[in-house]
Amino acid sequence: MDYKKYIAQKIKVEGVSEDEVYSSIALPPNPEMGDYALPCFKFAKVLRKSPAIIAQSLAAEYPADDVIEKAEAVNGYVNFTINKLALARETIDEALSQGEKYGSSDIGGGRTVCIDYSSVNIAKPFHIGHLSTTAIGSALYKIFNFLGFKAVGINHLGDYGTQFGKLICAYKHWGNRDEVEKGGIHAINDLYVRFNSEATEEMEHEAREYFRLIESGDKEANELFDWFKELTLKYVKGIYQKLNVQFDSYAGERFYTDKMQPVIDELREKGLLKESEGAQIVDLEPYGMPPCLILRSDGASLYATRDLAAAIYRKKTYDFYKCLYVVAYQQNLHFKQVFKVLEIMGREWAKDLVHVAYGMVSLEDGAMSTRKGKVVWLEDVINRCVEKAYGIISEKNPELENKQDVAQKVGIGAVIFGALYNNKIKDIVFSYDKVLSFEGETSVYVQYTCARANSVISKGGVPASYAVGELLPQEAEVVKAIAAFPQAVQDAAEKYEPSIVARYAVDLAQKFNKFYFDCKILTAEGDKKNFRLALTSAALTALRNALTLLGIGVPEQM
RNA sequence: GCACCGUUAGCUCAACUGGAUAGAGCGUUGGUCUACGGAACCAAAGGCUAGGGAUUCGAAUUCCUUACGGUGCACCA
Repeated sequence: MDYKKYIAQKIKVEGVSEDEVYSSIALPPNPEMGDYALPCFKFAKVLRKSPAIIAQSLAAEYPADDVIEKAEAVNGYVNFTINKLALARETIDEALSQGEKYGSSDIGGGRTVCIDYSSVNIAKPFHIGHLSTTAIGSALYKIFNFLGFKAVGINHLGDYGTQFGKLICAYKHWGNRDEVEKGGIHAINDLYVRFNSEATEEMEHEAREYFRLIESGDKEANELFDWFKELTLKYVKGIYQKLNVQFDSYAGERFYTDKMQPVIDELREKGLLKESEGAQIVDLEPYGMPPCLILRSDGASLYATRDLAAAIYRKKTYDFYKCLYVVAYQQNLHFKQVFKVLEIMGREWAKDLVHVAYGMVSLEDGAMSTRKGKVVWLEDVINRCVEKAYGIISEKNPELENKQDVAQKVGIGAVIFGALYNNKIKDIVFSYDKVLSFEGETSVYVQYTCARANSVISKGGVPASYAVGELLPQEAEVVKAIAAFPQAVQDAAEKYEPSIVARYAVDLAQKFNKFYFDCKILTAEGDKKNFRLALTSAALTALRNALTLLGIGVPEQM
């Protein structure tokens, strides 16, 4: 229930709208003061009275009931205390009855949200630089579906460009089928890296020719390309499975090859296309941006051309409500330009395109560089995390069944969580020490909390009924945190910020652990036992749902 | 040079979008082991929110400015 709204409806201030009251309501700095607070300072001018006096009269006039049990004036604020007993009952009942749907909603109303994420390049293995887009996009995918939207996950494959001519050239000179079959994507990548360091002028020329052959439908060139693509997809799908990531479409750049001409024609018809230095551009000077390149001077299309075609195609195919591009902030200008071009083409839905930008990943000794071999492969990170988790499990819980399975959930969870815990715009300096740290604000902490809760419940069961008595502060904090879950999910969607859910999970886990430490559950007296079991189960539900939205598994035991 | 982004405790980060005493984790120091799982809990120390202006009842949050760091700016994607 929306307590702010409930309060706002009952507050009448002359010359101030209910909405204004609603948006003024804040949270007190500590729970002893109350659960919501209305600062009265801005009303002082309208009412020509001091904030303290206004707060006093608002508090005195406020009709307390069984939802808000107290309103009191302190220092120009009106502090409201909600009835925790009612909140506890409502929250726990909701969490227990909705189970894995707790926190979901139908605010999406079935509207479609396209999410372009991960978008791997053919022939390039997954390194930690690809993790952010994958983890953030995947979490948004799950979050939007959870809120009643229809999410469409799109892997906009990087499968177009002269680099594939280079790749084929390198293969023809140095590669052979067995080696590539055996070495998979890393073998392909090695060929590409070798080309970049060893290719002669002559080979560069050959590479351009091979790319042209791919384009013109040459059989051999396309067979090779398709083979590389197949190997790449097989490889990345293995990683996606580990990371619990799904896509509805793998339509990459090449898919738009035959969809660009209509866009170019339209630009020309609308008089937006201009020649400049031999190239065809859309002038964005009036909007304070450099021009958007549409065709090179040799007539070839560019990145932006394909993105224009892709956006139009997606609108036509999915009729999206929003279309998100989960791409690093280096592309800020590119997307600003593409969105602007669509806008001046008269596509009013250009406003529904959103660049969900995130920060860069670098290594402790500087930027990653595939060529110099300064890369951290994602598989290695996953393996090391899983190994470490396995080691700890073997030490702490040697009797545990499915140790390998649990180690996967814990280790991979740590990798994903590391990419999701902070504001997405922040740059990340990758370090093994950090991902391998399983203490404090981590997914492992949350998973451990779940395992504990689960253990209590397997011993005490979930009570069929329970009575709510006077609450201790530790219990009340857990109740409030559980109740905050649906809003946290909505905030995360609104801001395209999965870290809100990640932080929520840690916050609830901290509160639960404090409750767990201070309050006996199984040996509690009288009504308390059933209540605490129910509370534990509700907290577990919220924790589990939060981790699931992030794509992180929740082991029963660990 | 221009544009955008960032700067909060020793380190990594929060702060409900302008509210009360700026909070966590890691690290440090000291506690909690007859436990429903110690991958936990408690406490202490640690801050002029990069510097300077402005706006107002009130600023980490808005505006201007300086410094430092990052990114982008024409035929790569």
